[in-house]
Amino acid sequence: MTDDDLLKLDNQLCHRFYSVSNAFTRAYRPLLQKMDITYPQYLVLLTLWEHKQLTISALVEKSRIDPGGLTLILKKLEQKGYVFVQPSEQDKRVKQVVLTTKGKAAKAEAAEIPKELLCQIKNLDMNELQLLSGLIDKLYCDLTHS
Amino acid sequence: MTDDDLLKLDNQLCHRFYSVSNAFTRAYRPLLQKMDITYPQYLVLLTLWEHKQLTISALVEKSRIDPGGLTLILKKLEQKGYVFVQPSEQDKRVKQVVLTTKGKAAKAEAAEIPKELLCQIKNLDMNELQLLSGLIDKLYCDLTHS
DNA sequence: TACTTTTATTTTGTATGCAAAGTAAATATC
DNA sequence: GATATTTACTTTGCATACAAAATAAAAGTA
Repeated sequence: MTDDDLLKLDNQLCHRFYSVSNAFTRAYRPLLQKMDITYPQYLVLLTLWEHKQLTISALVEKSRIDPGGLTLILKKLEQKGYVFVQPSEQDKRVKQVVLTTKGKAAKAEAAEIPKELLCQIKNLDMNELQLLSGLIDKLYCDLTHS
Repeated sequence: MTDDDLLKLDNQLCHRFYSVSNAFTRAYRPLLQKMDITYPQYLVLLTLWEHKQLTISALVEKSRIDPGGLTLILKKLEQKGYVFVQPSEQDKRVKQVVLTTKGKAAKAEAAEIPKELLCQIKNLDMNELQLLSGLIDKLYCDLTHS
């Protein structure tokens, strides 16, 4: 591949991720509207539904949202009544993020969301989706040196 | 798969794209520093290096950056001397985005960037990268109904 | 124990991303 | 030919990303 080819947009894997990631955000928006949350806020709720209760740093690690952004997102989720945040007893630096009753109940409501989104993916079968996931995971490791 | 499984973070394709897309932005940052541009600004330059000159709407279509955001990005690139923007003669609504001498010259400097980034991707071989690209393209079509 | 260092989280400043409203110029319609 | 409509961009308001600096509390060290 020539230098010229290497710089073509169609050869940039990053651009594919850029396009699809943004497309996902747009695709989720209408599905999240009834819950009145944004896509990153949804990621936080997904993480909490799976782990019940987490420290902020654990939430950063699992959701892969950066710490600074997460602070704001948690404030929004707190305003909307989905979670509350409280300092730990033992270590006052650490804060626990906990689902409220509304936050827990929202899980049932959200169960339809992944299904509705999968309905939109008609070009890929289950095998391809799994293959895709595996490849992306390997790529993520490379990019984060983890 | 149960409703519970469907809501697990590890089963969200969107989250994989979210993680990797942001990781790409972070990975590119140090490589773009000497050119003093951000990652979206780099996408615009890539598009222009390939097509020499484009209208804003053509740039929106190819770069997949939204129109509102692109307006700002072009202002930045203009300030930095990489491009200039001029209304068309025939149709004053249409604006042409053109590379400056500095903008054209930057292409040679940027030729190393894709190589440096590919060096970081050790877990995937060329076949897997192509496979990955193809799968993502199919997904993009689904998500945008295009 | 006083001082230094580490750890957990927040704040700050800059740059998008997105939807929706706004503007201005070209086109279509009557 | 005046008005309605479409088209190409820009502006606005809100919500992240991200790096780097700032805070505050816990741990380590002399």
